[in-house]
Amino acid sequence: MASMKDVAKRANVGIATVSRVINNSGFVSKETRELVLKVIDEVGYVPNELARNFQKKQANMVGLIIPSTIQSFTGELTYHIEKELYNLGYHTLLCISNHAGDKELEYLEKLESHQIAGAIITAPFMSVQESYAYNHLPIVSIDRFLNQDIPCVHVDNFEASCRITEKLLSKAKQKVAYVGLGSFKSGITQDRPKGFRNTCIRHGRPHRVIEMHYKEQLIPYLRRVSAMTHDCDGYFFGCDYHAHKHIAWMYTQNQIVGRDFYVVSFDGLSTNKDYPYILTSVQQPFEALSKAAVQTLMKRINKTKTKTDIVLPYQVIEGDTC
Amino acid sequence: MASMKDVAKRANVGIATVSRVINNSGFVSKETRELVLKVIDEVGYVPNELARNFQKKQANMVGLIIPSTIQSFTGELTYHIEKELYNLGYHTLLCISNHAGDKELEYLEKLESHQIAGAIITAPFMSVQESYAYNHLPIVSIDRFLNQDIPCVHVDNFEASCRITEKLLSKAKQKVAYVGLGSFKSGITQDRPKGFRNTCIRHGRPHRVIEMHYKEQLIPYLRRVSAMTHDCDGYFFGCDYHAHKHIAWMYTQNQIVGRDFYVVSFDGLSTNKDYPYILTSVQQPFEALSKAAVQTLMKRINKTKTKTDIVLPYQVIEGDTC
DNA sequence: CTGAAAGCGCTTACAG
DNA sequence: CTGAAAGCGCTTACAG
Repeated sequence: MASMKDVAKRANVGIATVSRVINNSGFVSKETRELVLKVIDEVGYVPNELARNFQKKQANMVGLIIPSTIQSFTGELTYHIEKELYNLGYHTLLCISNHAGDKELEYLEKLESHQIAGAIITAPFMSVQESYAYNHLPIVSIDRFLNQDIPCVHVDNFEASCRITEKLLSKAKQKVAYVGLGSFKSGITQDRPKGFRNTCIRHGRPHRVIEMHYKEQLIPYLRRVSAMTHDCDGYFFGCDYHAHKHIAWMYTQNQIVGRDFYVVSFDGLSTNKDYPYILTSVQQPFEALSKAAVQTLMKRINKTKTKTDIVLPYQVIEGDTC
Repeated sequence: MASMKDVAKRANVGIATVSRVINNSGFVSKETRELVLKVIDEVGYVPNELARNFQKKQANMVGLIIPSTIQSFTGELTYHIEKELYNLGYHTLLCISNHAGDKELEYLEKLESHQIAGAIITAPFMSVQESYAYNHLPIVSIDRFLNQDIPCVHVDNFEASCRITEKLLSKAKQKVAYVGLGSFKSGITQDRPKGFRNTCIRHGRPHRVIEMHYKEQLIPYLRRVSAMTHDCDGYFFGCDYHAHKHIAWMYTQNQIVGRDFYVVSFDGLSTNKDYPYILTSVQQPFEALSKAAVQTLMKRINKTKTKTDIVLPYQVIEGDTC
């Protein structure tokens, strides 16, 4: 591996000059620049990024802490976040927390000792006070408030939930049910059942909320849901995937969605296009969320003030299922 | 941030001694060790990993190059690979190539300038001769031969394909069809249609192979497949996801899988458990593939010889669909 | 068992 | 416009 010193020697210049050429910083005469570039090319010199990062006391890397890569929601975010970061010259350190708050903290500690620039943490489990200890590292959260100092990027789940519940109520004639994960007490996601309840109550409509633990097996759970909701003809699923599974099951019972019962849902996953119907769903702006998270993080890295609550607009997909 | 120098000064020892304590290397008297540990605790010293990596000329990081995070196959691998690497003290640098060979090479170059320890590349697109230029960085591939020097971890797709095709032929009475992605000319994945053809010919059974481009829209494609296969009652799908989508569509046509037609498939995704039937499928050993890839990479990093063709056993899920 | 010193490959004042 | 020098925070021979 050729180093700067080799280049400098071969070009008969100082290493500072080579550095200036590489970084396009300071003054270098045209001839010197060309000479240095020629030598760089000749010896196949590539700057040692590790040394650069060390010298700058900051790695051009950002940690991405996510609960899982198998789940669709985080998969979509991961895709866009990595892309945005790459375009800004940052590499993405993947940290899979497996839904464990202590693992999230462990990762943050390690990342910090690596002098990385910052971290984006999606759907975190970390408790507020613990996370607080680590806020010297610039952090941005997606879909959950961690504390006053950590910006959170999200859509207004409560409002979106109200809107889509209105839609459901306008079609369903009987009781309606909200079906979703229920363990994230302080997560923004919990605004979904809240908005649902709120809207049903406002309309004086009978309703129920059925919650599931994220470790529960999906199919037995959905069967239980079916058994519990014979008096319902409207469903609000907390995530698209569950909605699809329910619709598929109902089909085997000769219950056709959009005709015999209605379904609305949340997320707008890109896999929704692979179904024979269009799911009526709140569309999470995955790309916009990712961009906002990355941009906010960059501001924090550059010590620029940012808003701490970043709310993005969403769309409602008007589909066939409600 | 306290540094080693701070600790050394406060403990009245040399920085080499602090280093020895931290690394448990060389001789340190019990008292000195305890004193240093006490001071480390007092000042909250955390070693600067970036500096360590720089000094060692190797970052404790491994690049993971994958085509996408939205697709299930890579999602499962990513999960296990990250976990294995973490357990061995390595961080995972996520590189999403978006199915582009030049992007893969671009990533490899950057990773190398970061002095990372090695890279795992799943389902690569890179062409052989180009990749060759980068084999100074230890690389392991999953599911594709890149060149003679790069170990490839995979299951015997040809054999598995033959076996599952046998299964299909034992049930189907009419023509059978293979349906899958068709653009990876030199990929191991292409052994699936090969095994299918081979087995059908051996049995003298009418058959056809229908291939799709990975950028093609799934649903229109599957509709086309349906239209083209009215004379078929057996399907071998190159991946589970497509199988499920086809089965769902057929259901709407009152064609019941396992009764009116038969389906076998490849991958054994963990989401398969979320369907009302059990898909008859070749089970990719995701965890074993990941472990083998990581272990092989570690050997390469430590300059140990390894086999270059690493074949893992698979299972066949005996399901309801065939 | 311990410490002073060199060096990893860069960048950045500083002096010219 | 250019180069010699210091220093980023470590590890590792080396001498004691």
